[in-house]
Parts: sequence; C-alpha cells; structure tokens
Amino acid sequence: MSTAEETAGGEVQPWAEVTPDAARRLLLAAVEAFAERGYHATTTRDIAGRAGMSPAALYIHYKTKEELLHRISRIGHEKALHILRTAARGEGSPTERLADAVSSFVRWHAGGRTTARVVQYELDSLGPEARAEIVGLRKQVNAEVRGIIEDGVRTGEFDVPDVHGTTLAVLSLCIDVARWFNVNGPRTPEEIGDLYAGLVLRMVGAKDAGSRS
Amino acid sequence: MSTAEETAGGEVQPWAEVTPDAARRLLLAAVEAFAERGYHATTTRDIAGRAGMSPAALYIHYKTKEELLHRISRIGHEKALHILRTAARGEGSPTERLADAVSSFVRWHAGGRTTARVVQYELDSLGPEARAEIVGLRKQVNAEVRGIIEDGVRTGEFDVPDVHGTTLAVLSLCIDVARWFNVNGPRTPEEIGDLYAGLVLRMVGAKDAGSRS
DNA sequence: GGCAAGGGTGAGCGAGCGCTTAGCGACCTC
DNA sequence: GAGGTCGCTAAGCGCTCGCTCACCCTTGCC
Repeated sequence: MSTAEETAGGEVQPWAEVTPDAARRLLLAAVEAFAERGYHATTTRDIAGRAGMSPAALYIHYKTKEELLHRISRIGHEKALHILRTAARGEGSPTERLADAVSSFVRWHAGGRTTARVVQYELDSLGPEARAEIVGLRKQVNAEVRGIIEDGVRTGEFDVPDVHGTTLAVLSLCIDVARWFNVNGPRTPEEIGDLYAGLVLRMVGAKDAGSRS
Repeated sequence: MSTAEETAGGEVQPWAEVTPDAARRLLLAAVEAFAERGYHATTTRDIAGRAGMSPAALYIHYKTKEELLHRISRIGHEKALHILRTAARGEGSPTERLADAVSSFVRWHAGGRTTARVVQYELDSLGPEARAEIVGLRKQVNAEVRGIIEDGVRTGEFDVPDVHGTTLAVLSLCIDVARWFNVNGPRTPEEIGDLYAGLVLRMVGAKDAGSRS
C-alpha cells in the first residue's frame, strides 16, 4: 500500500512538485517549524535557519510567511483528497472501499504527521481568501467519505441513521490522529490504520465488521 | 443532565473559583482570545482590552501570560476529569456508564467549545513543568475511560480486541469535537452527545448498541 | 484628618518581529 | 573579458511584543 513517495522513515515527501530546490528546502523547513511550534510562534528567521539560509532568502521565493503556509496547506489538502478519492472510487464493495479509505487516510495522518498537523490545525492562521480556497477542498474531502457511506446504506451493507453526523465523526476520528500520534510510540501508522478501519466499519454497522482484523 | 453552572447560552462558566473579580474577568477574556486566535497570536494588550483594563493590569493578577494559560488549562482539565469520573464511577452497567461518559464529555467539548479548545489544543504552548503537570491529568482522563471499557470486556458486554487503542480512539473522537463544533451549526451539544454515545457503543461492540437512539 | 495598602493607569523599555534594500559573487552569453 | 542575470547575504527599518515602573485614586483603620 505504500507509495514511491514514502521514505524508510515513513514520512511522506510529496514536495517534488515544488521548484527550485531552494524553495523546496524552505518549504520543508517551514513544515517542520509550523508543526513543532505553530504558525504564529514560528519566525521567518527560524525557517530560513533550518534551511541553511539567511532570513532574506525566504522572500526571494515567497512573498510572505503566509504564502508559505498557504502553499503547504493547498498541496497537503490536495494530497489528502487524492488519497481519499483513490480509495472511494476504487473497485469493491462500500465496506471494502470505506476500510481502504480510512486506513490510507489514517496512515497519511500518522506517517506524515508533521505535514498533517500543519494542514489540519493551522487553517485559521490563513487569511480570508486563502482559507476560503482550502475550505472548498475540505468540502470535497467530506463529500468523498459521505459518498461511500451513502453507497453502503443504499446496498444495505451499512446501518447509519445519521449519515451527515457519522461522516463528520469518521473524518474527525481520522484527522485527530495527527494531534496525538507519536513516531516513537508503540504503534506503526499501518497498525493504527487497520485498527481505525475496523472501528469505523463498526460505527457504520457494517455486516462483516467483526470479521476483519 | 445540565448543571447549575450552565447558562442559557449553553456555555459553561466554571470560573467561580477564580478571585478576585478582576482576575476572573481577565481569565475569561484570555480564554476567549486564546480560543479565537491561539495562544501565541494573542497579545496581552488584547486580553486586557477585552477585560476593559489597561495592559499593565494583567500583571497585578498574573505573573506572566503563560501563567494565565496554565491556570486555564489546569482548571479546564480538572473539570473534564470530574465530568468523566462522575460518569465512570456512577451506577449502571458498563454500557450505560460508557454512554453517559461519552455524551457528557462531548457535551462539555461542544457547549464549552471556547474553553475546550484552549484546554485541548494549547498544551504545547506551556513550558516544561506546567506541561508535565497537565499531562498527568490527561493520563487520569485516559485511565477513567479505559476503566469503563475494561469493565465492559470483563462482563462480556463489550467486544474489544485492542483496549488501549480503542480507548485512545474514543477519547480522540470526543476531543476533536472542540475543533469542528460550530455554535451556529445545525446540531446542539446534546444531539452530538447522543450521536457520539451511540457510535462509541458500536465501536466497543456493545450488545444493545443499535437499540439506543 | 493622616496614612498605609492595594488595585489600577500612562508611558515606555529592550527585544524580537516581518520584511526591504543595496550590493556581492557565480555563472551564462557573446 | 565585458555585461547582464540570478540567488543570496548583511544590515537595518518600522513596528509591536511581553513586561516594568513611577505614580494615582479609592478604601478602611486609627
């Protein structure tokens, strides 16, 4: 299930699209710093320092500190949406597709916790226009999950009295992994993904929820 | 289920213990500001302004800005722990106690979203000693929930292969309510609490999970 | 009335912030 | 080898930050 973008350490590196090299190094440094201390507590001097550059170098590649966060947030959300779409629009029953979606979404939040933290928790640090764009992406994320659940209800595989509320809860459960997951903890992203897929199948009342590991 | 501390607006006001009055007004202003913009993005001038005071007034009642966050975080965690303890150590079957714990815990996160946001998401803004103290409280919170689940497994009411992982997931689900809950949204804290209690009973494989609203 | 005590204010300190500007060296073109 | 371009740096601007300090007003006690 792991893609070519994953390193041995498990951290996803989907930043190949960012060029030139110096801009990518700055963006990576910003992701680390934002994840560790939060957007507002991070200084441009810190970002530039982590990238091995002077503070002024940042402004050659990015207009403002906020543009850095915006770029990170957009790329991250697009990646998350892509992961969910792949699972949601794949073949298989709604049960299989929901399990696939949850486990891969959770793996992304755990394995790429650094990025996921920035993506999920620094939304409010964006300005109004940037936030509006990101909110649009989040609605698409929501729609993908709701789509699978609706499919399962239609086929009779799921028993879900409140589709909207349950969709919200499922996504919420996955997203919060980025808050508590610890790389040095006892569980791998894969283990959390499997555990959560099973829990979510139970939440939607899937017929064979118990039969999965 | 609502306590005397709840106002008509649904926002909990457990700050009666903070005296004198000026100190409480400052703390309340800080809770609002931290919840809206985050600890690091909030200025002491903003806090004092919301409380109708000059910037210097803050330092009569609190040594630093961080002490404000520490006090808020401790009081909030103690309140959350008290809510969970009341449900966990009440009478009734594990199923009833778990449903009670989840619904009241969720109600607190939704209804007192302002406070809950600060309590749950600004932990990393505390210094090492203050954070260590709060982490201790969080472990007690975790233990209460795990205790109920273990009871349910023992009586055979629950079917939980991974007690620690499921405990983590249940708490995570409840806590994340503080991130997304919207006071102007379509659902009341009570509705979310009931919905989540039902979902959690399904997660632990409770026998009568489906029979609850 | 005298006066200490405590809650409050206006002004401002030193530091660090996001960001700008002038200029430098490596490289390409001809 | 002269000149232009690009990526980058050293220095620093204007501003706001957390926090302090000298002073003031109200209150209660004798």
